[in-house]
Amino acid sequence: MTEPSHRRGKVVDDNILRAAISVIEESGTLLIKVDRVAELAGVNKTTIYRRFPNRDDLVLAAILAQAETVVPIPDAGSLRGDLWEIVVMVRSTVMSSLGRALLSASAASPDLDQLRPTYWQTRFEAAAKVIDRAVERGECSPPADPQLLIELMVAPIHFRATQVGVDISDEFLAVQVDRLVAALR
Amino acid sequence: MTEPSHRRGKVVDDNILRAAISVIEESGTLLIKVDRVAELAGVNKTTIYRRFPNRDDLVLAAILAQAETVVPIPDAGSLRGDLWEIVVMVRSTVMSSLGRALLSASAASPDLDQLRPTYWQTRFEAAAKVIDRAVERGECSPPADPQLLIELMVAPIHFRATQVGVDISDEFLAVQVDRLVAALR
DNA sequence: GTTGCAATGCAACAACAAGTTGCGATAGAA
DNA sequence: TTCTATCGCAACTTGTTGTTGCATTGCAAC
Repeated sequence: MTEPSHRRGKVVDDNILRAAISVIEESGTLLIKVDRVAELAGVNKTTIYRRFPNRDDLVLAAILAQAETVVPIPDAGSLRGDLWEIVVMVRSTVMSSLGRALLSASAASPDLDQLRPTYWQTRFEAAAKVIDRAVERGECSPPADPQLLIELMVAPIHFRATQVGVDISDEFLAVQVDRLVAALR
Repeated sequence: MTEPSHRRGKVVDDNILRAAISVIEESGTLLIKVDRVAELAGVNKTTIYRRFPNRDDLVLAAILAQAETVVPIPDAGSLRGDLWEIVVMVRSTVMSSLGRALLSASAASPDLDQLRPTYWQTRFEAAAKVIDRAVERGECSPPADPQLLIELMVAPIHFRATQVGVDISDEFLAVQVDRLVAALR
């Protein structure tokens, strides 16, 4: 039999949050089983409930901790190159188990529902800078609403992944990039 | 006290399915409570489980029965008019409680997940006829993939409603229509 | 009208997961 | 070594899905 760990403090925190992410990934939903998280974290269920009032708060904290990773702003040198990197990132996110759980769930809690808008807002702001730089380089004229253009480029990718249920080809991604580039003339 | 109904046959079926839809609407999720359906249908929980092996099958049957309503194909006389009607229909669906439950839930069962692709496929086919008619009228030249154009028009509406969390203005709808019309030249 | 059967109601039950509680055990610092 | 906050643990409550056995009742055939 394995010994109970009885570890404490920050290590336990990190283990719990990482375990929660793992469970979301392996189950593909935000409605995870707390017992499973406790098992993966090597921690008793009570310890989790001493830190988080309920499951939704645990999930929220886990996702927020995970989202601390800085949103990368591509810099491939050209507008097309930057947009391509964005579009590929969106595809891999939307196809991933964690991404699908976060982005296609109608969450039970308002806090979790709030997560989606802020998630995209952050990324739209980052992606819009790619357009700003293209303008500075003289590749195109400044658009009225850069973030809207990004939104219109990303929407078909998300839609196809979550609704139409067709896998997303490179050609489909290229179409979205082309449409944005065309809109900038 | 109210008397137990003891009604039978098709009436009971209809009551159960309509009650299920009501509960989905009032709860905004596909994870409805069977007891609540029984209450609304004026039927014992056992009666429901005698017809449907489990909750997911009940939800599936309720949605399929509801979806029997024919998908209307607009005929406003002009391409723009038809597209506008489509786009308004999509908005009202995506904003409705039933629509949100169906289209933004990561369902528990594969059958319910299958529902989304067929839902959209049906509507894409219907909407594509609007483009066909426009071609016949000589309003535009025949596109390579009409359904793809519809998909690209609808995607931003769905995306904004379910992800960005911003309410969808008439102007936003008009932009989507304009983009499709522009793509047909 | 009477009879018989299938459909329904009903209450109790099992299984499972969220969340709680009281107490005993232990790590880590004083 | 001692003290205390943290952790493990087992047992519990609550809510929901799904099941079961039996009593009731609607309805059709006779």
